[in-house]
Amino acid sequence: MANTDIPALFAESLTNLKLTDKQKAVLEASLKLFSEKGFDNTSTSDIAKLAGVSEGTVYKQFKTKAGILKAIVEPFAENVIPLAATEFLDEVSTENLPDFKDFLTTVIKNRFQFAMNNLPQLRILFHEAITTPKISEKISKEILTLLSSNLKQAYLFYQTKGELVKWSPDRIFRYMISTVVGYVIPVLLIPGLTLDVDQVTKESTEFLLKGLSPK
Amino acid sequence: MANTDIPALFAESLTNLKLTDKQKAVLEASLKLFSEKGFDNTSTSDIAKLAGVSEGTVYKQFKTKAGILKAIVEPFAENVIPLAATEFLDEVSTENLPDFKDFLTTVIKNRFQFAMNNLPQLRILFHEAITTPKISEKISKEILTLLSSNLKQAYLFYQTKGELVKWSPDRIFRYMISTVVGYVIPVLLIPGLTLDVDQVTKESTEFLLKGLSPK
Amino acid sequence: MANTDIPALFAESLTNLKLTDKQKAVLEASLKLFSEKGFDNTSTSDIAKLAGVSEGTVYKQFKTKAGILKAIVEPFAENVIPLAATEFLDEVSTENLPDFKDFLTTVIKNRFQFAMNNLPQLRILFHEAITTPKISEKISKEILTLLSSNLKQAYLFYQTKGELVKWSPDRIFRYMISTVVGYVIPVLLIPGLTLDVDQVTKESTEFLLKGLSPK
Amino acid sequence: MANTDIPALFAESLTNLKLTDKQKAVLEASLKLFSEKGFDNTSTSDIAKLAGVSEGTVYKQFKTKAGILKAIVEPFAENVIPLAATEFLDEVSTENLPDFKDFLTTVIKNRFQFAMNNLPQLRILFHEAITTPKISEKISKEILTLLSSNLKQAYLFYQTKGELVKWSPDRIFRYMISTVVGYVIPVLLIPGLTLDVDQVTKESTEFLLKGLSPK
DNA sequence: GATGAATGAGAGTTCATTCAT
DNA sequence: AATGAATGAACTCTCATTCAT
Repeated sequence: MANTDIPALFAESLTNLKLTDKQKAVLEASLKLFSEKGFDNTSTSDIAKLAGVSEGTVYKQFKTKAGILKAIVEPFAENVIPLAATEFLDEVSTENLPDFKDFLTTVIKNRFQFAMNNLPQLRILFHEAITTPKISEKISKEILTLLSSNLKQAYLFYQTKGELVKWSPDRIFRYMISTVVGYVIPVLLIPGLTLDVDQVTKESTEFLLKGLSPK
Repeated sequence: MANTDIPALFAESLTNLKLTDKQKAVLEASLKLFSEKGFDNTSTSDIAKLAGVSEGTVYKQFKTKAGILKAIVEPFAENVIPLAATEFLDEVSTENLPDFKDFLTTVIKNRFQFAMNNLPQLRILFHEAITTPKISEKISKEILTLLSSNLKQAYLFYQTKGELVKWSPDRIFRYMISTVVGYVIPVLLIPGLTLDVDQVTKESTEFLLKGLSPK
Repeated sequence: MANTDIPALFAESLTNLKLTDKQKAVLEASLKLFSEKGFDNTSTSDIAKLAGVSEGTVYKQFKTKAGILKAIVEPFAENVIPLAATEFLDEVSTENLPDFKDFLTTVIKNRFQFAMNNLPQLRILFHEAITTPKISEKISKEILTLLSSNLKQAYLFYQTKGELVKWSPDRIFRYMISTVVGYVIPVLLIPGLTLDVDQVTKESTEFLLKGLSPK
Repeated sequence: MANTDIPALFAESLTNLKLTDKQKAVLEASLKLFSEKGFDNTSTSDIAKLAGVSEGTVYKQFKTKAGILKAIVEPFAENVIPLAATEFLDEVSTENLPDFKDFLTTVIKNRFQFAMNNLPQLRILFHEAITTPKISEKISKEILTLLSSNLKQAYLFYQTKGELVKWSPDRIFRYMISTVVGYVIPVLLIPGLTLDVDQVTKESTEFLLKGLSPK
């Protein structure tokens, strides 16, 4: 399965905004600083310095400091996540994985790779989600609705085949997410920590297979 | 089993600090504001106003704004959590729950109640953990070491009895935490959301029992 | 007739605000700079420097730069002007000037002195009135209503005596104001220009007496 | 008498500057914005937006923001006012109005119409006159010198005829101006207010005729 | 111990102006 | 001639912190 190239999608969405090189540099510097120090502990002067531009340039395109955050978070939340998810789900269904085990392995591995490829954005999202309830509400609903509705059919397929416990899609999805997130959060929190994607995929799948088996 | 009264423990640790009523009011106001708006978006003037004291008083005991955060987070992280955990584990072991199912139910329910009783503190911890790597590192290590070492014996007990899969304590603990956290995080993020502790305890236990059964 | 001591009234209204010496210095510096350079061309840094305080002090009491303007203009517009007018009109009516000529002389002289004593405030009022329509509307209505309603009785008295043309109070008042303002505006506009109050009072009265005589 | 078409004169002076359409649009946008919000509260970006041009274009012809103000105020102050005044006085003298009453009516009506036709410019002039003493000094002297010297002959004519009090031309002129301005200022200050030119002309003339009559 | 006026460094933001295209 | 991205100085305002009372 061709792994979705999230950074490429992000870069593409930047290109669509018709930003100049300097303005892209502002976004890149902001992404780095926000994810490292948090939004509040990053000054626009820091951003300008790291991006190698004047403070005025920072405001030319993004109007306010919050506008920079929006420019980073929104395409990620509104376009990149769903896009990646849709693409990925298309692949899953087209491949028509016959075994639930293969399905689980594919999905879990994909999500681990997505997380590893987008640590800075996830860090920012994670951080802002607490301070700004709207963001978290929107994102969580979006992801939940999208994923669960698309996954529903897959779940039903495996439930009918007798390979998956007959719980609600929400509940099944929650345990899948929880298990993945349980491995990812320490990586988000402790700098330098990494993940052996293949290993954790194997472990997670083994646990979930048992937890989600019928009977 | 008598449920651990965390707020009482917290209040007790406050009493030990020999704070005046005004200084306690400062801590309470800070707890409320930090958990609602985050540390950075709370000014010392906000705190003074809510606590009904002068700005000078805020600084009399706590020296700096970070000192207030420390005074809230440290007793929670260093004393309250371990204390509660130890107390709770003592109860568990002394009661010598014969069934793994009963053990799981007891542990899970206790953790859900702990979370529900300490939402403001968890929100602050959650928030600061990302900005301040040291905090998260310290806390995660502390919790992991402490809990897993104490739980090890219990795990071994049930593994020997043939009721628990023979994975490492860390791995077993991770899935237990993940499953609980998977229910708690939405409550942390979306204001107004609550949890039916009995219901989620039943669901989580059902899932974990299967996922952690041998074979 | 004891001339109303406007500066004393202003100082008194300052005292009532319970301002510290530094905060009074801020108001005084602002009054000077606003009247000299205009509100927009005066920076809060300018004010702080002239007042010999930090910029923070400027904001401690007045919250915003516009707040300083308000603190200068409002007591002047809402308290000082009406107060002075009422006091002055009381004196007029109690003295019961028998001749319209004496009445005119008294009123005109008082207004000239009021203007000369409050040039800085008038300059600011004049300046802001154009940019902020609300101010001018409020002030003009206030002055007009107050003065014309109080003057009405006096006008009627002299009209009955056959010393004053039987026009509407508004119209009579307008010509009185215009004539005074016609002498004052050049003083407001051209720095260094002063007024010989006795001389202009004599001239204005001579003109108005003829213009307002009944045929 | 043909009423002087000030806007036409202004447009003509614009044409003489050999401005492109875009540059004229800049001037027109500036005139509107300066008179509405004041010079300081109008940004060059505002002007560019309203004029539908780039910010660079704003600076091509006018070098600085103050240059735009100059381009609006100077032709008005140096050319348009005197030009209109001269033209108007020519008409007055050539028509050789026999009665002082007719003369007054003609002059007053003309000035009211001039004011009504040029409210935006007057607003700007009024506003800037306070902040920039030079402007007001220059304009006031210019108008005074020009008008009073030209009017002198007319005044002398009516004084000799016994229709006008034998005061200095300056003093007579001041009362004429004051009376007109007394009606115009409220219109400048309170948006939406208008003037019935015929009515105020009649009122003003009636008052001035009496005030300026000999004896 | 408590107050709150005062501080000053630094934050976010605006804007007149320049200049390569 | 026209554009608009880029600049950087200056502005208004915030806030953690200090200290005389």
